[in-house]
Amino acid sequence: MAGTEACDPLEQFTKIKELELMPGKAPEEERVEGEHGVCREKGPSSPGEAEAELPQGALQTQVPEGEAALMLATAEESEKQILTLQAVSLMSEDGELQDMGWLTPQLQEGGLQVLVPPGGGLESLLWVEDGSQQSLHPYVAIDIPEELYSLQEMEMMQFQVLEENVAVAMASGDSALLASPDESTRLIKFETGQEEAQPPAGGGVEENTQKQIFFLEARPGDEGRNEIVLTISNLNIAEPEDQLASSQPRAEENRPAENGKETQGGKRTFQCDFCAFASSRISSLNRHVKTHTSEKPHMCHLCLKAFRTVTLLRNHVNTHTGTRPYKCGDCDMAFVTSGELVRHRRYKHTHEKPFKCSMCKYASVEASKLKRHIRSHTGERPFQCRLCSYASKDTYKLKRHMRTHSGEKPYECHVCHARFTQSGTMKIHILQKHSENVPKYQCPHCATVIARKSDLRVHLRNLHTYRATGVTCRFCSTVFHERYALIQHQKTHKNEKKFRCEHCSYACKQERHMTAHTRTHTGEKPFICQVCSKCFRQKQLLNVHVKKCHETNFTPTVHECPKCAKGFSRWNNMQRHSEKCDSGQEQSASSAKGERMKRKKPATPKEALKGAEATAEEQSPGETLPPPVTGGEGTAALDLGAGATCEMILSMLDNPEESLEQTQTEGQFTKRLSCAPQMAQVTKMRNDGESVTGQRTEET
DNA sequence: GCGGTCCGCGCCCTCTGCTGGGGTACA
DNA sequence: ATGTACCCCAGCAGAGGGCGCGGACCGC
Repeated sequence: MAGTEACDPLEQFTKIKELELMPGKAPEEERVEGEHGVCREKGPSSPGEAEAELPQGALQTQVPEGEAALMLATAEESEKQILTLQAVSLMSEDGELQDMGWLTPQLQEGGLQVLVPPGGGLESLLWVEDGSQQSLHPYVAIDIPEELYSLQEMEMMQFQVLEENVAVAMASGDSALLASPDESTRLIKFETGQEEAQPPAGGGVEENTQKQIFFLEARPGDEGRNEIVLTISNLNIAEPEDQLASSQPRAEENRPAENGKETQGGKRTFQCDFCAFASSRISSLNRHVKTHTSEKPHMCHLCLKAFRTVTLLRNHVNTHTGTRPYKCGDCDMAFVTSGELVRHRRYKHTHEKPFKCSMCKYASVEASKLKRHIRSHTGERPFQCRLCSYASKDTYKLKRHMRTHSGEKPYECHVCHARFTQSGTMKIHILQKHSENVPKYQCPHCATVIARKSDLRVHLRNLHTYRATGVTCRFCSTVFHERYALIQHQKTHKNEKKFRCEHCSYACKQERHMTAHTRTHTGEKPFICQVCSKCFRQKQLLNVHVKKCHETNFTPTVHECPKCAKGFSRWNNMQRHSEKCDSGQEQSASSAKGERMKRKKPATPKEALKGAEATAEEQSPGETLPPPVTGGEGTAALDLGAGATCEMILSMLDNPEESLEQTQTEGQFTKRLSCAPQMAQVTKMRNDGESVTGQRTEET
């Protein structure tokens, strides 16, 4: 863990604690010296991985079956150690300590040793021995899942800390302990002596030949985590104890100069009374000590907010005044601080990303972004919704999620005033509903055009995904592995004339049509006119007869030749005549076509599309025009005229779509205007002629 | 004391993708 | 009339980019 030395001690403390408090999350921290002296980290992905990567100074128990004990891992630094304790099974141990009734985990060379009382619990005593014989690490944070021990229970525990032959004992309630007035951190003082070689069995304060003052700080862990962090501080202050009882830093009373001590190299260092900070310059220490005070003498005259330094105040005031002295040379952006400018340049111009993920290719400009990204690997979700089981990886997602509980819809469409929970939802709403030239996504495998990319994905998944289990056509035995191909194939069965006459070559698609046809061979005429008793094979023929012969207000349709105005009762007779009529064939064709165009209107977007595509076919010279339609809906309203034949009716019945297409005159009209390989534009036109999504262009 | 630099946290945004209900066409 | 299929649409969450701002450290 050489890389840790370059990092800020406090930062290191924080980071190690945070990672190791996430069992199963991040592997053993590995810090990489980055540019600008940036410390980067990666975490263990599992407890097992953490074990494998334990640094020097770490130790762990071997795990036998069935016994509970503690696993301890440390991240060592010059002045502090972080210990993480987890409940694991404990190996059986022997030796002196076992003779004393203690179980001791396996000692790793140069590491710390945790001695666990019989029974494997932490209830009565915890020993920490420095195997490396270095000076006692002034910071020992022990993280214990709160399910095992509550903070109150931990406060009642007894701890033993050994340094070489030094035993440090503390016990809650002991007279040597001085409770801190700061209840939030529960700073506790205890004493150490250098002569003790063996840990006492019962805890309590040992007799000390040379007093050392330690603080044990027991506090809850970070919010939302089940942990207790114990911090043991070695103050090394040769001052009366009563001056140390207060946890409130007092820079004037705790003269940093008096805390100076010689290091092994002979260089004098000055150590902070209240944390691990040390400096070779007393001015630095004095400046640092001020960070422990709440003194903020510099107040903003605009909002009365106070700051510790003039620089901080100036930066703050700049946020009020809008003063941004640091201007980007490559764009128009300007910032209050130089750091913001540097960060901006990395984001926008240099694209320098110093923080690189060790598990993927991700890199970020900011450490916090890498930290957030790593959660996508570890699955850590620190931000728990208080109303449901949802937990988020960052605060914003939780805040956004809370709208689902509150019903808040902060985004409003400026056109239709519809409200949305997310800006992106509103944006796509405006794009789809209120914008022109709406992008459409065309399926690469079929003609389907879909408004949203995500829906196209659903379409592809449902219709064009290969299925290992083939599906058999319901009309034949063909097997298909793609749903779209199956559907297209089954449509080919749609126009099959499955019913064939036994007596002639007649064939049709519907059984009822074959029944009617069969009567032409049997002579059966079951439909009898109630007025004149005339018999008919089909009901439609009877209806035509009744209307023509027995209804007084019946007005027969007259089909006039467009060339000579001669009238015909049957449309096909008129057509036959018209083709032979000398009065201008071109006029006839265009007139008939115009008539047809007036009659035909697509009913649905799909029909409209079919109609547009079929236009070229309809314009062929040899086309046969369909019979006129006088109005109404469906076949019952068709005025076929007296000359309508059975074949005509059957033809109409066999092509219901055609009939429908001719009778329905209103409806949505969709026409494809252009179609790129992946995107196409579609213009929708409603009944009122409003162009919904694009300009109105007539192609036909 | 001051300015530069780095850091961490918070906030907001965009892009992306999935999901399920509604409406409609169709069999 | 009814069931099914499919597109449209809003809701919602994951991931990441960018910036605001205060704090801490360090060198001058």
